[in-house]
Amino acid sequence: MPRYNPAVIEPKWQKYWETHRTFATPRLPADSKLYVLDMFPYPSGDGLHVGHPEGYTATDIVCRYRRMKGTSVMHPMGWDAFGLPAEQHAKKTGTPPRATTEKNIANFRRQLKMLGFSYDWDRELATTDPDYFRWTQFIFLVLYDTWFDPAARKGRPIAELPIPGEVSGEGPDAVRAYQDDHRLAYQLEAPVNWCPALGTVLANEEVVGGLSERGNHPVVRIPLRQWMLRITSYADRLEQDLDSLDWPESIKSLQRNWIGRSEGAEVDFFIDDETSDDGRPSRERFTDWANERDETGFPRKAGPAVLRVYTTRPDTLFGATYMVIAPEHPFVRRLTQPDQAEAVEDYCEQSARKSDMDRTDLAKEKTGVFTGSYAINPVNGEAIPIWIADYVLISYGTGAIMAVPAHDTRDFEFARKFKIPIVAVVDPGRSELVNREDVLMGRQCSVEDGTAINSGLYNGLTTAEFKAKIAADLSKKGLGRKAVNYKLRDWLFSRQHFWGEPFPILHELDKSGKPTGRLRTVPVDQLPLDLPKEMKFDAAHDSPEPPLEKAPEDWLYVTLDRKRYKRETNTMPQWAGSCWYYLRFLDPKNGAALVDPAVEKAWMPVDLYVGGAEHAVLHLLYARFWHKVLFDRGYVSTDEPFQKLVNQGMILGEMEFTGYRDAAGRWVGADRIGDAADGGLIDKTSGQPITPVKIEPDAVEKRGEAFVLAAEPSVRIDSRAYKMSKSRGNVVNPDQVVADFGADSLRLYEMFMGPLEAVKPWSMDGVSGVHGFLNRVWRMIVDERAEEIVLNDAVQDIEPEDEPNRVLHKTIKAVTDDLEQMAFNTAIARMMEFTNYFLKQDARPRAAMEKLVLLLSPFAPHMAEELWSLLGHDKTLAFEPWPEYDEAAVRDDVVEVPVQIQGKLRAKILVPADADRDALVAAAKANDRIAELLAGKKIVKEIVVPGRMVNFVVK
RNA sequence: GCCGGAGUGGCGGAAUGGCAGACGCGCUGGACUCAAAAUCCAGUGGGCUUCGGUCCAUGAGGGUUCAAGUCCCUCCUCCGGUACCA
Repeated sequence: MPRYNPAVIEPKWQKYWETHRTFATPRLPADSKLYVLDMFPYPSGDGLHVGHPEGYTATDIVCRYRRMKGTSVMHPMGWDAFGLPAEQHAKKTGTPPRATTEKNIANFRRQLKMLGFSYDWDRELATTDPDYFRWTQFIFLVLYDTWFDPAARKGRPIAELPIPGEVSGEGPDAVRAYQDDHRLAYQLEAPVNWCPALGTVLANEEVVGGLSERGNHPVVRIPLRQWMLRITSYADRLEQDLDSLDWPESIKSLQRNWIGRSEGAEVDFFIDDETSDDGRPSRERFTDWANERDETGFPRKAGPAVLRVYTTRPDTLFGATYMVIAPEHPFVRRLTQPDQAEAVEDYCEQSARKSDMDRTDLAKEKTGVFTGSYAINPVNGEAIPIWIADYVLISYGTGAIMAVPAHDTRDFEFARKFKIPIVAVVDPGRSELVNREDVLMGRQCSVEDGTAINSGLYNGLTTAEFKAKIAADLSKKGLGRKAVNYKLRDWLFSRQHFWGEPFPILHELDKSGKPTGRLRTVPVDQLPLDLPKEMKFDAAHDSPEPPLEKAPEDWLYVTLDRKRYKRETNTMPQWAGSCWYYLRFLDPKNGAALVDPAVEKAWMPVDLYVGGAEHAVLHLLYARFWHKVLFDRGYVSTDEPFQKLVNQGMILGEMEFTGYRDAAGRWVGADRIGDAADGGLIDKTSGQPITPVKIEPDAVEKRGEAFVLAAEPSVRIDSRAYKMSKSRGNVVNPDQVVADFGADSLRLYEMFMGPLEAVKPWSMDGVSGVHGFLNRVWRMIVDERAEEIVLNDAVQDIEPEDEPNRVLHKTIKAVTDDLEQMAFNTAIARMMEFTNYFLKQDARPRAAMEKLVLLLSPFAPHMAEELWSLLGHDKTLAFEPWPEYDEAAVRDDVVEVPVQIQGKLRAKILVPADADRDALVAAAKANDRIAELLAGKKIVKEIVVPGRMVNFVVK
């Protein structure tokens, strides 16, 4: 077998690593440590696609490199194995989800092992293992047992929650309710996305534009008892602590955006708690109220006499010409005057029926209805009408706003439509964005900062000054206060699925079997709480209640201390298991704790976390949230889990050319194609429907900026690579690539395609290109013509001459530097250059070949091990010291330096590498061509960068 | 709309402000072969060229600089995220 044959050497070395436990990681790091983590995959039935090994190869290279540098490396792999597909498969076929899951895991494991990753497989775990989710349940109980202390800005045990006197006076049930109100895990009637067609409830992220992400079925919102996690308590810390992380700025900004912190003020508008016939609060009572507020200050909870709003622009208070409350606002009924009752009821019912999609669809056209009531603006005592409109969301701020149409685009649209007065209170001054006259006249909306007008004593202040002053004034008078709001909502943590972690929660039942509302947690020593083994799976449910409602009675009902309980039947979302798996990897078999604190302290935080950008927000935010709670409660030693994050770019399918034809089969240029309303394509000029046609690459040529049909150059063609998908048929299967080229070629190609973070199209020709490189490395060292694997005659025990030595050391330096920066594509290019050079040499110093094999080993470990053993070594190279380069050997004796005149390249000269300014100028002037061009000119300036370039500026 | 990211040969891509296009693919020509594959050698951004060169060229336009793919301003296109968050 003299030829490079990955089909033989790859399994051979995989077996070697496995039997020698080469990559088993010690319990504690020896000296320096590195924790490198891949986002573990969901083991789908489709198996691995080529996107997975991209990140996995990158981390594997880093790990193998750092092991050779003497670092203790933690590099585990596991399975994010709960998930809806296995459950839906069960509904279709009756196969239990666990069986499907185990089968899929086995396939994924086989595929990953086939790629030669240096995971410590002893640490493998799946989120579906009872031994694992035992601790997921445990962490839920920690969340349940924690309240957030705003003063200390941290989570504390619920037992430490101070109970106000008036609550404790009401008895134990009131105390319990008060505690439940403060727990990080709490229950809520919340609308769920019920999809009748799928017979299941979907998570918000599974609903796209009002339709299910899978299958595009309609989704309706109905209320259901849910578990929520109070992630909003941690919003501030989640935002601020981003600063300390070595993450891509784009991901940080995505998270900041998602958290959506805004600063403003809460202001109370008087509405009176007694109704009047005309819907207007009484003047006297307003004055009394204001006087009272002046003494008592701003209360924590808004009473019934006021409508509390949140605004980021308290400086526009004088411009508030109406108020809006959300249709779900608790005051809707109260504020509705009898003659408006019917209209209000209709409107609220309508908007309740609207799905998210409808609300989005109608985003352009504002709707609303007048309540008939008025509120009094605290700054000027004016009564302004209160409207109901669904452009105000109940879930943000206080669910009510003061509307300032002159300075808010949404309010402006609404005011225009309903003919509400528009009063400008900010003079934008001279602005390019708006017409000042129009703004002052209320004909145009301006959200810019400026100078206050129409604002009484505040006139003339800048927006910033005004904001500061009014906040202080309102606060002094007890009418308002500074406030911070977040777009982030609490996390809806329950799912109406079978295949997820059961909650360790029991609902107490009364004698008649009805829930009393009292909860009890499953004792920690009784965890894990496994799913019922015997379950029938219906094809679909006809109601959104959780499947576990149909669990066997002996699972569902529990008697403890002579009380009867029913188990919680919701299960946890898939995110739960992935929120803390990085901790369990450190101590996967620990039966006494989720992780041994000594082990946790030694290995955490994760030093490098690599995964797809699709998890930029949810997974990474949820995991950080849990981690902070665990940190507050003393289970972990760091306040952030993932120090450095890298997102690998998506791998697209091969480049495709697409032409377009109309119904008659005539070609239509790509520049004329537009999207039709029904999702199809149309000819923008004629409106005719268009069919896309795939074009073979040889039928295409480039004309100027665009691609055209070679046979018909007037027809423009689209050229782009598409996301891999089954429906498009452009999915590349790693099994096939490995069968055709070997794992080392696949790994190498994935890294050679381009920068890790970039989105890049796949190319089979590219795989074959790096395969050719590996063949050349093989031939550089192995005698291909021999019967046995023996060294190439050119490989000799000789001292390298100057030039080969320089090539070697430059390669070591370049590859090492590139690895430090995770610039794998250029590292590979440098090894290609090395190979191209040494293939031309008849004598190849054995030492140089050995160094190259070591450099190559993180990238193509199987071939490297094979060559290493051929070069006479009897153990794995995984722990051989990483080659060092000699600074002196890297330096060139003679360098070629460009000589420019007026910044234009005119000649190149060869000079000693250490030539100084004068020597360089002299050498440049001595050049025939330069001398000729300089003749008769006056040199104004000589710019010299030693070793780099010379530039003459002449007149 | 808003927030990110990106536009460099036929393609993937490379370039601490200092020789644009490293490396690979593809293509062209040649060697080997009866032939093909594989392999090897040479060439390969475009225009003009007396083959010495020379001009143009990193999405478009402007600017800073001796020097700009790289820095600044304006704009265009594509990709990703997000969307009534007051």
